[in-house]
Amino acid sequence: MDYNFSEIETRWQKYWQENKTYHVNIDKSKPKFYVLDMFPYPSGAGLHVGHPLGYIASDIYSRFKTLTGFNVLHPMGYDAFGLPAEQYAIQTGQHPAITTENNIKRYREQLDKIGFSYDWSREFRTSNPDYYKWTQWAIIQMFNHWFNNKNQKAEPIEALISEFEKNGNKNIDAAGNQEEIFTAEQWKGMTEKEQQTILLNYRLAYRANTTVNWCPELGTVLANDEVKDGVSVRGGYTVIQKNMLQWLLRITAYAERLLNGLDTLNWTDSLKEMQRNWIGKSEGAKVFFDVKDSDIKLEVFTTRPDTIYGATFMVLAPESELVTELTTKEQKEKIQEYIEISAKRTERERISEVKNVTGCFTGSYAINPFTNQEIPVWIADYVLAGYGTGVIMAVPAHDSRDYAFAKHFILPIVEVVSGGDILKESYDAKSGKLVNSELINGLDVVDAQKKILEIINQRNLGESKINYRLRDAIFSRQRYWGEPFPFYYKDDIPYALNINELPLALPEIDIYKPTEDGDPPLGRAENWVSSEGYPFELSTMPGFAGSSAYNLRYMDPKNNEALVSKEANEYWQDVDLYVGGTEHAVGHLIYSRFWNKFLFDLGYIVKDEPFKKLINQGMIQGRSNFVYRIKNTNKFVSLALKEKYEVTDIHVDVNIVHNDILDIEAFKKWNPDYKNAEFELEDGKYKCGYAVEKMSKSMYNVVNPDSIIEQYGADTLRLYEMFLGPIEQAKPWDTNGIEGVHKFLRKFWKLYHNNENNIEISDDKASDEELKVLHKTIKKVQEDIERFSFNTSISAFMICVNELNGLKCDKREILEPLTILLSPFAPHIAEEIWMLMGHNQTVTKQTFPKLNEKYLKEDSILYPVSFNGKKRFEIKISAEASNQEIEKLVLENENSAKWLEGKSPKKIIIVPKRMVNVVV
RNA sequence: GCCCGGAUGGCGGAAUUGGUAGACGCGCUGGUCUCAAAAACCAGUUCCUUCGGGAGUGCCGGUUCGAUCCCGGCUCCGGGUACCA
Repeated sequence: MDYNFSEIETRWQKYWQENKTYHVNIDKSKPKFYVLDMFPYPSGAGLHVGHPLGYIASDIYSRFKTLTGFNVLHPMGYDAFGLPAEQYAIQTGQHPAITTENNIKRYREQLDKIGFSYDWSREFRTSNPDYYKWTQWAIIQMFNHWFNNKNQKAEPIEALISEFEKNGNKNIDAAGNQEEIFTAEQWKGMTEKEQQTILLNYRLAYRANTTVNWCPELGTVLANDEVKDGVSVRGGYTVIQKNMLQWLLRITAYAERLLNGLDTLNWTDSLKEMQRNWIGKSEGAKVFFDVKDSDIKLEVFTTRPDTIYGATFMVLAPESELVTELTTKEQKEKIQEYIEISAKRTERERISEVKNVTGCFTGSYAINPFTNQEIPVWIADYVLAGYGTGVIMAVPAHDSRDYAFAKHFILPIVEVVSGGDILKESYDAKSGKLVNSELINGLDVVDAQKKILEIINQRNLGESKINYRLRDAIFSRQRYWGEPFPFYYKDDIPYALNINELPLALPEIDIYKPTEDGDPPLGRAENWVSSEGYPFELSTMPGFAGSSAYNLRYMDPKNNEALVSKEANEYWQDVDLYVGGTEHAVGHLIYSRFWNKFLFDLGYIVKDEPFKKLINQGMIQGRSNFVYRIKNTNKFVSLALKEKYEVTDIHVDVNIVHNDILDIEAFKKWNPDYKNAEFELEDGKYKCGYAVEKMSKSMYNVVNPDSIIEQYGADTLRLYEMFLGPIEQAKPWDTNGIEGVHKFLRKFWKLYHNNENNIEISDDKASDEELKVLHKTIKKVQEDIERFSFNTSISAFMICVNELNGLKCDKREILEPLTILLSPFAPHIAEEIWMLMGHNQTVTKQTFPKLNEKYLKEDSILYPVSFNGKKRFEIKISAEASNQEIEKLVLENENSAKWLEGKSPKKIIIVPKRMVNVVV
């Protein structure tokens, strides 16, 4: 073999490791550049070809940045806590730590074979106490801080307490759920428990009641994807929505800063838009509605106070606390029934099933403060307790959901904004003139909103208010395999551990299930109490806990005194390039922004936005292959012949199919059932069908990078993954086509070698033509790397090698820069050739070739000539020609006469150096 | 349902700012070399065609001298939807 990739790759991977080629340290003589991949959850299935897609892209970029003079931080680690390992533990009794460790080993072996430039000395995993100590530390900090709305910043809870002692809470404007005002005297007169209860309303980590998916039969809380169609995926038991006291993070305090920060980020507009929508800022009003024959006031939030004259009924969320009080004797049974039904529906079902209108009348009436009419109060599960106030004023004429509800239950619909046809559908648009609205008739929507808000304020009916869709993050999970909370309970009030007591290590338990009383698994731990004997929290933290500040830890991963030292943080600052999947668009990327902003407020870090630039790699889908078995036989027919028979489609392992042709011998060995199978072929081959599906074991379409590397080498895998298409686009994995990039690498190798496979380089001066090929490639490759268009840079390399081959180029002046140019993409072959060319220093630390535009100059341009926008012929014109000259040459050209058909051109459009269009 | 993407030859894709649609690669067809095969190399390859040309970037319509690109209306597919990671 000419190009012995396996020998080359093993040698250089060993060299890089032994020489610590990719270790980085703070080096103030160079500018820093931080490239981060979203670290993987090490699943039992191992790494498949989808994982490395983003890693290869970021690796190319890191290597490119190193070659252009940056000190590049490029680390990797593992997001090691999670549900799958725990589920496996429940089934097998195997400790999640052991399965996780095994999975990580496998991941590491697979990653190492791809030749990444990670600084592995910085590796950590979130499940290691040395790391989660800092996750616990951060939570204690959140517990010990509150958010001051006045300066939009987190501040110590001690300062708040001393303010309470001086002036009570009347001067405090805090994010939180404390509404009652108290004086300093009242505060001082409170018991410890009363004070602590109030403080929880301010703390950034606090406890509150939230609904969870509770499965009584399994005695546990279930994740959303463990629930399908109202029953548990495991076992198919009924799941209900149940209230439970949970830890939350007051992320809503940061809503405004999370929103404004987006403007400073170099992320795609679509991703920022998703975050904006997730935060969901809406300006409107809160308005109180009296209830007839009752002291209850219903507080609603509305973005359309201008439509208040059209509010013909009220709707409460079924779980609202006011429901019991508002329900009349006559309606009690029906309401009870409705609440039970809606408790079985998940939130998602409630929002998405718009066609299925349900609800129930409470029997009570509210008073519309503007029309003074009695309007019925209903409950319906399209209103969510967690959004706004959990109560809405329904304006059926101008809200489509209210409209459907009113039509279904035959409630009055009153038009208050003209412009639509409310007999047919609701008119939701925010334009038109107000009608049927005494005080604001004739105004347009914007003015009407202003005016009505003034009146609402004057009459003390409410006030203008900004509402966010963003909710506080529920931060506890009734699970084992996560970070323990550093909190203990005294008289049911949570207290934080001292920092010097961290980490609070996850205790051992015998079975990974909830206890018989329905407590989380940690309820099984022995002596799960503080040093003073107070019980610890039994929940653990969720998946996003460990990934919210890991970007900081890589800067200083071994530090036992701090999450990150000041020195390291000041040097590395923030992530310059973050690469990961779009599935994290609103989860992880919001939480980590919040977390970093919080640490910034406390002065621990210098940047309040963690990720400057973000690239989302698209998902790699599987490409499944099928064979067709004639029913009730063991005979398989090729694709084109399957219509002749009644056949069953059977998934076949894609690893024994090449270009859709089945390897029959391998197929017989693959499954003993097919050992004696018969085949009906077309053209002597068995052709398989295919489909693009999710990459999964059950569809036999999982392709591991290892098998590709064994067959073609890591450099081929790297190039091929990049060659598949734009990094951001989802695409199916199809090994067909890998030959192309492999062939390219062999041609590249041959360019430097003679027929005896010995390196042969000439020191002669390169020709202009050769230099042009080189510099054209430098230009294209550099531009493409900078805009993350790796697929097109690879085709540029292919064109370059083909052209140099055509020129029989063997000049050092060309081939040395070309080696450096290719090294970010295919580092192993580049190192090997660099060494063979007589260097004893690694190619990874060289300087990226510099473009010289002078070699690219063109004397003449081949202009396409169009008539009425349709290209008819091409004409070669000097690059210096003026527009008049071009026009003249085009019209004089023999081909033009035919298209002019004797007419004179109406207009001639000339785009210099690009094209000519003649309008006839 | 709602939010965000995507759709271009037989296949993956290219066209960077509204300016030659199909670069590059796979596959396929034909050829050279060979006893033969593999490899390598060369040529062709969007579709239709009366060989003049015509049509063509998911569908329908619009703006423009000119639209894969901009605008309006759809269809289908993917991601997210707050306890998968």
